[in-house]
Amino acid sequence: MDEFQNKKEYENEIYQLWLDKECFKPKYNFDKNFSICIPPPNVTGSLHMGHALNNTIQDILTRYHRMNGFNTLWQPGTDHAGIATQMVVERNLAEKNIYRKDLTREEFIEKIWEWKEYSGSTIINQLKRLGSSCDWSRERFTMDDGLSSAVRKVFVKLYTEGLIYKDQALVNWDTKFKTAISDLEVVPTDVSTQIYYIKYPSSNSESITVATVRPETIFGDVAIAVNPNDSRYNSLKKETFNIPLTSRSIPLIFDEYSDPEMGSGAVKITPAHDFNDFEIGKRHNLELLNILNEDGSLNENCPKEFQGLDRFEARKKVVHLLKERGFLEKIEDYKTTIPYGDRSNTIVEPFLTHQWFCNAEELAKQAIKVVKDGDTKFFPSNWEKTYFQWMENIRPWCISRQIWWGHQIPVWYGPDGKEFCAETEEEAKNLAVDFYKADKIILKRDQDVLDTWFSSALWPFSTLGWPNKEQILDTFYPNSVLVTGFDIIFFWVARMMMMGNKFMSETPFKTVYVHALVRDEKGQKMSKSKGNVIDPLEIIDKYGADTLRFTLTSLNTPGRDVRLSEQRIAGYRNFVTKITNAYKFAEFKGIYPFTDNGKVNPNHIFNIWIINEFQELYKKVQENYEKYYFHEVANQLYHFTWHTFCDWYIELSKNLLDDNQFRDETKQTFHLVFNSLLQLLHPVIPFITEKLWGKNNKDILMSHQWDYIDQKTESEHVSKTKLFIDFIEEYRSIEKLFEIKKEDNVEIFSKNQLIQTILEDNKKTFEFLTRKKLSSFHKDNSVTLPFKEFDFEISTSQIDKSKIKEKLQENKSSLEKEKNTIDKNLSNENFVSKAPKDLIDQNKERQSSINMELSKIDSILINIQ
RNA sequence: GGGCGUGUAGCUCAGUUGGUUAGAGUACUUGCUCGACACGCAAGGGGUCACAGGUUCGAAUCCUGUCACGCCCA
Repeated sequence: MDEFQNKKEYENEIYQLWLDKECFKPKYNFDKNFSICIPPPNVTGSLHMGHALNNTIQDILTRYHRMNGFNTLWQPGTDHAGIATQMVVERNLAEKNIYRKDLTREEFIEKIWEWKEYSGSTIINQLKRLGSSCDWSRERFTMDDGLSSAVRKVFVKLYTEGLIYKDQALVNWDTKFKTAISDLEVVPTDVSTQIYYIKYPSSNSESITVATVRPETIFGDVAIAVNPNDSRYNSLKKETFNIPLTSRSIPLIFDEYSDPEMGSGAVKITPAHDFNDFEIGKRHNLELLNILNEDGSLNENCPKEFQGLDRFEARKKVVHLLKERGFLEKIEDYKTTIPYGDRSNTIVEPFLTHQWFCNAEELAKQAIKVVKDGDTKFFPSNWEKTYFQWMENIRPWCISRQIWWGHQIPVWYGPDGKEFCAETEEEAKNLAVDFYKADKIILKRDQDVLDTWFSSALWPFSTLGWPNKEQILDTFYPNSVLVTGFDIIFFWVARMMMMGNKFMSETPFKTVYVHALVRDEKGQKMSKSKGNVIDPLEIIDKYGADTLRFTLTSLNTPGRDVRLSEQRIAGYRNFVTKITNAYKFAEFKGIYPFTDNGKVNPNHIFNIWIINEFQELYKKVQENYEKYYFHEVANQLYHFTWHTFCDWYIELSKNLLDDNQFRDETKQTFHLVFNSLLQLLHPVIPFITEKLWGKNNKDILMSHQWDYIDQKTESEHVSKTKLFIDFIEEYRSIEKLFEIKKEDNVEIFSKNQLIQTILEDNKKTFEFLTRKKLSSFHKDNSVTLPFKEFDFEISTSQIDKSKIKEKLQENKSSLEKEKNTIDKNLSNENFVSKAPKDLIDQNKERQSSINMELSKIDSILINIQ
């Protein structure tokens, strides 16, 4: 087993080397800065394929800029992830029969910190396995002291400006966690259910029928609404209606919201339990009648026999009694959308509570403007539309959560409920003392914590030391790029844009790079329940991090999901192997260890050619790195490495390396090109490139600046090599087609003087690559095959004449087809007058060469017959 | 209902301002242990660019419509 087999071992060694040499830290000695802040993963999370893609892209960007003269920071850290973490810890404690309700808040939070200490480094270590070149000395956590003080400062400032306020409103209520959750954490789910038609009797014994999917909410009804244009109900204007199973009566109101076409045209209005009804309630000044407790059971506003019953139990009982007492007209099957909590997976209730809100509409204004002005650009740019759509219709952001894990809201209440908002309790007390003009005031702190995204929104600057003014903040804010999945544009990007622009008066990032989801090979979302999850760590163990990174990079085309299959991964593992084999060849031939002086001035056309090919690759690759076309970068590197360098240059170099005249320049050229190639490959596959680099260089590749091979390459020499390669390829095709065996004694000659010279100049290489003899003159027994400009003369009698004829006919008809289009073009006045001159010239050139080829073929065809 | 996107070889996908005969990888077929590599080498077959119109000298590419699929928002 050689040293390249055990990827896990050498990848760990290389990573340790980078750490030891402090390669990840910014150097502060350049005038160009580049920065990225990591989308902080959940502190108790573990790496999935989405992370792998996200961080591979960030690492490519970071390493690319680091190797191209930028002072570079990739700022790492983790997120405390409020509900998610609290849930995990509660579940763990429950296994030990410890329950949150039995602990004090302080004790419970203590338990979470313990868990954080225990599991928080998991994902960080996994990011390291991937090769992430973050500056770990700067690792931050959203609950750190510094970041927490940033949160308090922001809260107080927004509160003071009136942009944060407390309000009674309907929120999405999670009855399992007994907290408000955001709109974005609600998953609307299509379900098949029943709709119940309930009769509400009026005082004059006429009744009105109302349809609902939530019959238990009748206890919260405060009106029945019909459309003002619905003539059926004119006569009932002054009536009141009795809610079945209760003694309460409610009025009929008229509101455009009721659709006369739907059912009976009448709807029940329950303002405390439905978002639409809440709005109607406001318009008509209706009472807000809450019928639920925090856990989803019915409260004291319901009839005695229902109080304390869970909402679903209550529903059954209501339906049963309605039926029994004749209020139920009918039940129909019904398809509707029901909101589920994404963490609790229980049905979310619209619930009336007091919550803290942030005036997102106001903050959005500037966040919209900077994108309109181009200060922040999205890549791909079509995500800007999505961003605008969300931002322009943004609603008040409910920022309070009724859980324990998170940043507790910095608001204290006086004995009379008066709010004192301050960064510390001491300041709050001072405010209270001033206000009450009394010495001893007992304040009670608000029990709620802030939405996790509130602290994440500050991430691009809080991690750089804000509110302290540190040099690093000046240097690296705004961030150059944010790399993120589209699924959190609303959750996160929008909020960072709001807060960054508000508090730094500068947009948080110049570019937002949005990448796609990683799916399985069938295009399905990976999920544990489907069992189609590909674990990045298993892949890294099996194939190496380089392989995983290269695969994700080449599959990551902008605006398209990544479909990952293990077969594809294996293909790229082969690529990594190919590179190491190329290195082994070089070592075997004494190219390594060997020191080039960074310059060669080769004379041989093969060496000149490979330098030229490399120069072209360099330009293309750099262009594509700049354009975020990483899939193109990967594919160009793949193609050059495998097909240009390994398939051709290595083969062409073999004889030169045995040739006294060219040995040294070939070694130098090989060495230079291979080293430079390692540099271009490094951002994508950092481990193997660093390892191979280390074989022969004293410095660290990841800190090395890219070298362009700045050398003139005569196009004449380059095209000679291309002709040589083409000739061999064409010969190999012919050989196969005519079933020339390898042991057949065949000699080859070209009537084309230029080509024959190139062949003779490289006789040994030619004979090595074709396993056939090069003849220096025309032989009488030879067969002539005038393909392209090659004019093959193959001396053998073994070729079947009819086969030659067939092949020539085939070539002829394809040439004629091409000739037709060209002739048509060139005789078209419009084409000649409108097409670019280059294209016309090309056409003319091609036309004459086709004509020549055709006449050659014709003359041979005549001779064969 | 509104928005975004996708449809190209058996499969997964490139094809960035329209321009010779539409390219990769993979799978498939055939032949190869020649001194880097069988995770390999060489040669090959395979496409009505979803469909219908239009613009243009010229369309996979631009425009309109149709169909199919996916995602987001309401």
